[in-house]
Amino acid sequence: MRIGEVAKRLDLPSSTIRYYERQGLISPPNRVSGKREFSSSALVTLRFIQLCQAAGFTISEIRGLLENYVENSGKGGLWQPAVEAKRMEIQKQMDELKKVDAVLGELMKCSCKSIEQCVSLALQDPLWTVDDNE
Amino acid sequence: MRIGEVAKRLDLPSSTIRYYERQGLISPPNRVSGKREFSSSALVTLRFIQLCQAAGFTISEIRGLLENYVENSGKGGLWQPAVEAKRMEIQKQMDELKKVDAVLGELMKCSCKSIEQCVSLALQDPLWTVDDNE
DNA sequence: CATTGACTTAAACCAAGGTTTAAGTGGTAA
DNA sequence: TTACCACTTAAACCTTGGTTTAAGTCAATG
Repeated sequence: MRIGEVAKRLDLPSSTIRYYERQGLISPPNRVSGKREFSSSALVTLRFIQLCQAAGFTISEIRGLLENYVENSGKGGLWQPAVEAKRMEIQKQMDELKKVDAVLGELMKCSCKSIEQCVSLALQDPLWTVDDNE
Repeated sequence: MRIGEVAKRLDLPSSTIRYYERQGLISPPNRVSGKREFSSSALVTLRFIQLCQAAGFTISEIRGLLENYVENSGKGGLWQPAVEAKRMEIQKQMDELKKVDAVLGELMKCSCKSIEQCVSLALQDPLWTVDDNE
């Protein structure tokens, strides 16, 4: 299928798909009279890229993941440590989000007069508290 | 305390703190012989900003949160809908992260010969599957 | 055969979120 | 006094992740 079709299916501008190709995220597809002809496997890779982006990976991180996946490396290749590292980051990111959510939840419940006082109360977490010596 | 002290405590470059001031995230502190003198409440606000940033809020979103927090608006002010909206986004973001983590977990277990095949298996999720007509 | 619509390119442009630079000021320590 | 260090400014610069533009190509349709 051609780029417009891919774009429609993934709800992604064609320009972005070309950009990903320039950035080495997807391998240059075959051409039919100058036009890119995508296989469904390219579609799968692009979905994977979308998913990774949604999770906050940068372009070069995603390129790293895709590059490190060499033949039969599913178990034990360069892929594995890279993926494990990413999973750790994801975990950290989720913890961060939970923390923010908790703070915002506290903020919703309270009726302080100033944002500083309010946030101060909401930040009653050893990780976030700060000595008060002006 | 002066900007260098704040920077050290929050592990944040001074230039970034000045940048936040320019962007209206923190109110301009008093000056002592030209130099910024921060109170601990500014520190609290800065921590809150860090927390929000860690959670992926943009500068203008954070400004919005801080601006909407007017006197006694803790309950029922403009703050509340804004915060609720953010909490929904956080929830969505966490779901996204969980999904990516699940996909990466699948990738770790399998031994496919090509990344496309492997990712294809890992994406066996109604939300992410794609028709295979080339 | 002319037009239309989807494609092609390289290069310019954009916003976000800072960082760096250049030139100067203020208080302190030798 | 001289030197140093932390601070000040405005403005220029940087990276990321694209988007937009201008000019051209291709296949099908009227």
